Amino acid sequence: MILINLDYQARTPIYEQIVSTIERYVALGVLTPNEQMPSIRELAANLGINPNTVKKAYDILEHKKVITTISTKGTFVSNQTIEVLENKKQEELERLVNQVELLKNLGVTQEEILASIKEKK
Amino acid sequence: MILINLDYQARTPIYEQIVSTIERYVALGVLTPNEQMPSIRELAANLGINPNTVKKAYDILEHKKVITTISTKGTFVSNQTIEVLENKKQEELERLVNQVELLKNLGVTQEEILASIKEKK
DNA sequence: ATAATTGTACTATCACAAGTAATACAATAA
DNA sequence: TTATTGTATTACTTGTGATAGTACAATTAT
Repeated sequence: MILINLDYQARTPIYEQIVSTIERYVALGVLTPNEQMPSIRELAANLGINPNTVKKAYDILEHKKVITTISTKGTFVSNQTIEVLENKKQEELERLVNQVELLKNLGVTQEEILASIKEKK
Repeated sequence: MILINLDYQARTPIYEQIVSTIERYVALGVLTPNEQMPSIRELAANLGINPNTVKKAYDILEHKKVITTISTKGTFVSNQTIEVLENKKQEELERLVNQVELLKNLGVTQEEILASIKEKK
């Protein structure tokens, strides 16, 4: 069973938390290509949330080509997991660069930034 | 007059956008210690929003010791701007480290991470 | 003194998004 | 036949952000 930790206090809606968690699992290979996903109802019951919320997450994941849906059969992990990983990496790297930019605007030098990354290993 | 750009499409509420903008200005020294802030009503009118929204932002800023309020006199920039800057830096550095952690979990090496920071200068 | 400005406080209201609830349908598999 | 799948729709609840309006007391400027 897929392990998804939901944070109900967070600002990000839980359907987005589901999306990014599954996206990460697919990118990491925890979920393998063509593997069957839990059904909407099953995952919903498992998370203790409404099926509509899972449905919403699955719709987004399908649009992102992370999963593929075959009606009345089920939902499956895409077979383009390499692209998914690549997209995810780029997306997160961009966030990193933005954060670096923000820090520089605060007067933090590149040296300090690099240092804080290296020390926290 | 303080320049604050509001993004109404963003997920972050505008009172928070005001908070972080002013926090940044104080940290950067654009707003200097003990300087008088625009009044709640003035800033609200200037931004085309409701005074209550500005009030909410000011309340948070006061709680963070970024500004100080003297009733019937006005609102003033704190005289502890050094601490404000330091807090802000630490806060944002922590975010950076978290993002780095996330990237490593995606299989991005430290070398790739450092490279993407250095090239984007 | 008078008028304007300040922060403060409250209540009521609106708008929107997230999430829930409850069904129902058609297709497929066991 | 029965259970399970995704799909679809409608209605409702809830929380939060934001607005609107009003009022008060203290201070400052005229």
